[in-house]
Amino acid sequence: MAREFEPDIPDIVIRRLPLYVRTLRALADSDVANVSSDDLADEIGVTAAQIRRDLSYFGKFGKQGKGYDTRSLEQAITQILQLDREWPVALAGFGSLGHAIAHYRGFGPSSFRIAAIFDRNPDKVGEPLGEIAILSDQCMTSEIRRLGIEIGIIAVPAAEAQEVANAMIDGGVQSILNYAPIVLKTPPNVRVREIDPIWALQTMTYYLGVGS
Amino acid sequence: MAREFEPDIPDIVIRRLPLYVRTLRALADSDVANVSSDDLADEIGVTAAQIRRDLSYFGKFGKQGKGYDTRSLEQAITQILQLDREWPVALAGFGSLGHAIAHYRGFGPSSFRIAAIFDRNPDKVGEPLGEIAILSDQCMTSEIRRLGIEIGIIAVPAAEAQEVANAMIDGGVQSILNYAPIVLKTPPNVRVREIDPIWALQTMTYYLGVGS
DNA sequence: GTCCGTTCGTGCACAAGTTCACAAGCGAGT
DNA sequence: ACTCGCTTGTGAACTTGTGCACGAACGGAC
Ligand SMILES: NC(=O)c1ccc[n+]([C@@H]2O[C@H](COP(=O)([O-])OP(=O)(O)OC[C@H]3O[C@@H](n4cnc5c(N)ncnc54)[C@H](O)[C@@H]3O)[C@@H](O)[C@H]2O)c1
Ligand SMILES: NC(=O)c1ccc[n+]([C@@H]2O[C@H](COP(=O)([O-])OP(=O)(O)OC[C@H]3O[C@@H](n4cnc5c(N)ncnc54)[C@H](O)[C@@H]3O)[C@@H](O)[C@H]2O)c1
Repeated sequence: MAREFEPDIPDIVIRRLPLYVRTLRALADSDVANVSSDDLADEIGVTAAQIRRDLSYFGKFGKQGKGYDTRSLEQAITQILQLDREWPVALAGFGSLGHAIAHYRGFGPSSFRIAAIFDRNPDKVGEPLGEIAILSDQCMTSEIRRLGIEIGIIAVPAAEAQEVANAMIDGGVQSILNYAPIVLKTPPNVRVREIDPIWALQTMTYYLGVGS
Repeated sequence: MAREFEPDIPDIVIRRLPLYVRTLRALADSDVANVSSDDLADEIGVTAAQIRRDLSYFGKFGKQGKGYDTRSLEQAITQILQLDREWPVALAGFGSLGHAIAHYRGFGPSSFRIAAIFDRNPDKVGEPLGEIAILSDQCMTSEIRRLGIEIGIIAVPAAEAQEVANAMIDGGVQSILNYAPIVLKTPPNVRVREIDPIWALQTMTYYLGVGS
């Protein structure tokens, strides 16, 4: 795979790529066949130079005087991000948040499928949901390993989150989406992204109330 | 207010502060009275130098040889971030996500209170929820202005999000927490933070599947 | 009172990330 | 075939952010 020969790509670039994919997809769906870095930059809210620099880490995708072919650039980035396949995901915690995640229909159209759900509460274990059933957290490591799952979502209380993360990592998980408001301690090969609305709000109050 | 004399603080520093507050609060609750930048750094997963540098933007909070007083540092940062008060928040969209947000009990203990909820669907308008009722999106701008709300949460479909953001901003909102998968166009004095689990997952697949 | 281990706050050097600016390439029009 | 307007890809300059390393300060031990 080509990716192995491009080892030094900054993480911050990788984080922007999904935004490019999303925007290009929207443009392509609106029958916009070509787009310049300038137009794309306007749409996304970054500079044109940044888009060109980001893409240059992976190759040459544009044509001078013309811009980029919307659909083929979208597909190129999709491939770079390995979004051209479906990833099975393990969900830990089937409380109110876990419930919402399991029913969220945004995963379907994207490249992710909830393939296993775990909860510690015996009342919830066994409950069927679509094609799968809720399993005991006891099985987490072995079931994740059996299914070859590499992505985990943590939706348990903060006090349990580290323990759950450890079990997932033991099973082979390398990417964790963490909804619990706690910093997980993980080995360097495991990547964690936080989803924390309170944190997000707390980063904005600083700026409030000064100007009118 | 002292803040007006510290104009050049990088946003990335502000984004870390809530993490410090959260961690200091947990330590104080465990009756840890003092903490060094080294210990705190371990807990949070950043370097000690970074913590000291971040804090130095705002003043001197530590004692040499001793470290920081856990509780008073927590309170100092809480004050810097203006989290020592309660902020009323407007929620737009009372679908499945909006429902989950409105019932999420994490806002209570923090500095935020859902003070108004808006939905376009006439069936939902009027429905009572705790102390408040769902209002029509027609009233959004005026009601937000009337209540002096400066923070908005967007939980409507992507196609409606920009329009809703505009209405909020017209009412005086300066901070938006956006759950819709779209880049909002806002004036420079308005700050937006994205909550998008799919995006977060898409930034991690790049790294998967190479090493075992 | 002095010593000594600890830890802060910060000047400075380095690293990372962004933007500028321009040569080169493309294609449409004549 | 040539010109011309447009846009890419990228070296180089610049900006921003991080980490090191050390003087200064604190407090406990003796
Ligand atoms: N509800 C929200 O909108 C929201 C938003 C952001 C973050 N969060 C965070 O997400 C977490 C969960 O929130 P919630 O509202 O769903 O709580 P909840 O109490 O409704 O659900 C937690 C679930 O996790 C299960 N659980 C506990 N320990 C477990 C373990 N070791 N293994 C497997 N399952 C286990 C429990 O049985 C329960 O079903 C919390 O940390 C919360 O702060 C929630
Ligand atoms: N459900 C999730 O877990 C989740 C997670 C992340 C992001 N999102 C995103 O959040 C958004 C909402 O998701 P959902 O599942 O709640 O959808 P939903 O269809 O259940 O709810 C949308 C609600 O918004 C209301 N609405 C529509 N236009 C409006 C307007 N102009 N003003 C006020 N209200 C309006 C609708 O009446 C409806 O009640 C979507 O953009 C989705 O992609 C959802």
